[in-house]
Formats: sequence, C-alpha cells, structure tokens
Amino acid sequence: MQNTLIVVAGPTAVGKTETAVRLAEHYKTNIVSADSRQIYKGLVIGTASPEKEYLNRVPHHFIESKSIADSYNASAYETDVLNLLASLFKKHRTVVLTGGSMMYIDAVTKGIDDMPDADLEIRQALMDRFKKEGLEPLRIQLKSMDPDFYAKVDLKNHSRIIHALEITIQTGKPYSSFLTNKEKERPFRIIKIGLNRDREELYDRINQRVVQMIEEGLEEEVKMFLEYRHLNSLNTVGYKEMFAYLDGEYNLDRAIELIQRNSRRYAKKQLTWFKRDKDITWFHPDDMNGILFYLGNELS
RNA sequence: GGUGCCAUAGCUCAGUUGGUAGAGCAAUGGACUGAAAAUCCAUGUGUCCCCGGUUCGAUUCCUGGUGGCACCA
Repeated sequence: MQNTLIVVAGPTAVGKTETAVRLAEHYKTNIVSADSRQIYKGLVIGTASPEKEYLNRVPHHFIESKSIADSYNASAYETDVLNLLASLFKKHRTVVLTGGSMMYIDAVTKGIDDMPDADLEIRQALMDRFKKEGLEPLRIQLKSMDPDFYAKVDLKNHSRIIHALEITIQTGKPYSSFLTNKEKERPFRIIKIGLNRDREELYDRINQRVVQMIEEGLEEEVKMFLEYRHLNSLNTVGYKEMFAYLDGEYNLDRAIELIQRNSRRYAKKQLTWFKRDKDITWFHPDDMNGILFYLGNELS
C-alpha cells in the first residue's frame, strides 16, 4: 500500500479536531496541524487549539511549536511538513493532516512555487510608500516592472501588489516569472475529505465557542500578549478585537459580538476556498461511519 | 372592558403630499502563490400585519379585525 496523507479540511468550529483524532486513532498514526495560528506558542484559548485530552490521545505536530515573533509563512510550512512527513511515513502508512488554513493545506498538497523570501527592508520601504502616497505609484511601478502580473492582479489589493514588487525588486526578475501554475508531485498519495454542517448550525457553534473562550479566560490570555500586538501572529480574530476592548474602544459584549461575527466571516471564506477544490469529498462531522467507509474503499 | 399610539428587510428603524420602498447593523456571493484567522472585490434579500372600502392605482387614506405597548377602568 502506498503512503497516504489524509487531509481533513473544513471551516472553523465544524468539528475537525474530533474527527481527526478519531481517524488518527483508527489508523494508529499522528496528526499534522495545518493551522497558521495554533502553531504559535501561547495562542491557545483564542485559537481554539485542541484540548489537552486530544493532544494526549494522539501525537500532534505544529501545535504551539513556533514563537509568536517568528516570521513564518506557507512556504516555510510546506518545507517543514514535507520533512516531517518523510520521517513519519517511515513508521506509518497513513498520516492525518488537519486544519483550517487554506493556503497551508494547499502548500502541502499542491505546492508553492520556489522563490526567495521577501526582504523585510524592501517590504517596509514599500509599505511606507503605500501609506504616504497610496497605491497608485506602486501600481505604476508594477506595470512597468511586471506587466504580466499587473494584467491579472487585483489592482485594489495592496498586499498582492507590494509582494509582487518586493520579489521583483529583490531578484531583478519579474514576480510572474516565478509562477509556474503547476502543482508539485508528492511522494505520497493524498485523500481529501471536507467537513461541513448547515450554515445555521455552524454559526451557532461558532457563537457558542466564543462565549466559551471568554469563560475559559481569553481576556487573561490576550493580556499576556499586549506588548506584542503589532506582530502578524496576533493579527488574528479573537485577539485583535480583545486588544481594542482592552484599549477601551468598546465593552466586552461588543468584543464578543465582533469576535463572533469575524469568526463567521472567516468560516464563510474558508468554505469559499475549499468548495473550489474538486478533490475534496464532503461529509457531515457526525458521519464517522461514512468517512471510514469512504477511506476504507480508497485505501484498499 | 375603554381610549390612545404602533405594525415596513433577519434586527433597529426611516419613507412614500396615493404611482409596489431604503439606511445602519446582521447576511450573501467571489478572488486568492512566502502576512492567508491576512488582504481585497461585489451584492438589498420585502405578501410594507390581515379582510374589505374609496381610487385608474393603496404599503400610504377610510371601516373592521389581529398582535404589541401605554394610560384609564
């Protein structure tokens, strides 16, 4: 039998953790987390990180494994996961990858084109210019330096334009020349399952989970990171709203409402991304039998 | 029981001197290649409480209901 990566995708709060743990137990294997925020040390309550009980039942990887100050990204994650998988597949025929970070999952299953990491000084200079002069000068610069990318990029999205420019300036080659539009081959098989629920049910779970986070002490957790709030790792739903609350911008009830709303929007965005992936076979999280039956057929 | 006020989008409400309606919030759809829980784009979803009447035409005016609120009993 070929080594196989079982991917469990789905929106936040749908029930991925539970399903992944049961699958990992069933196949006597490990879980690799694909979550761009649970990966940071100390971000536990606000990221709905798996409970201790689950972590004890199955070995997890990439949970609380980086410092919030580390600058991490989907490409680094791709490299780290491929290295880890090479070693896990020596002992296990299957490994479970689960998480809601769409691009992290794609980085592992489809790959990201090779290009250098952005030079932070160049990025900063471009950001400064954007703040001072707006997007127009950057658009004009991109048009002359990389017309191909200019033609297809979202011209209102400063992140995309700035990233293309930083790579182009840094390497002296157009950003678009790094893009191959090809999926990378992997030395293992990939089976993707998606979990979803009725929208109303999902939103109820999200709303309740936020209330639970507050009860578990989200405010205390967030207070510990106050001085690091500028870091990207803390530009995260559940933290940014609590920072504003601690600043006195609004009361706790309003903070809860905003965290709930922003989590709902996040879930919708995840669904938009995952629904586009035709390799995903969808299940209700309660349908464990259906999931096991499907995987059993695929793996036999 | 009587009198008054109210009933319009999921919620809170505005509005139409009679020509089937619009704000905020919520919501919905989409994009996505090293910040991705990030960043960005688009969209008004409606038995205007119900039955009648007047009118060319009623969500709007009038009768009567129903429900809510307030006051008087």
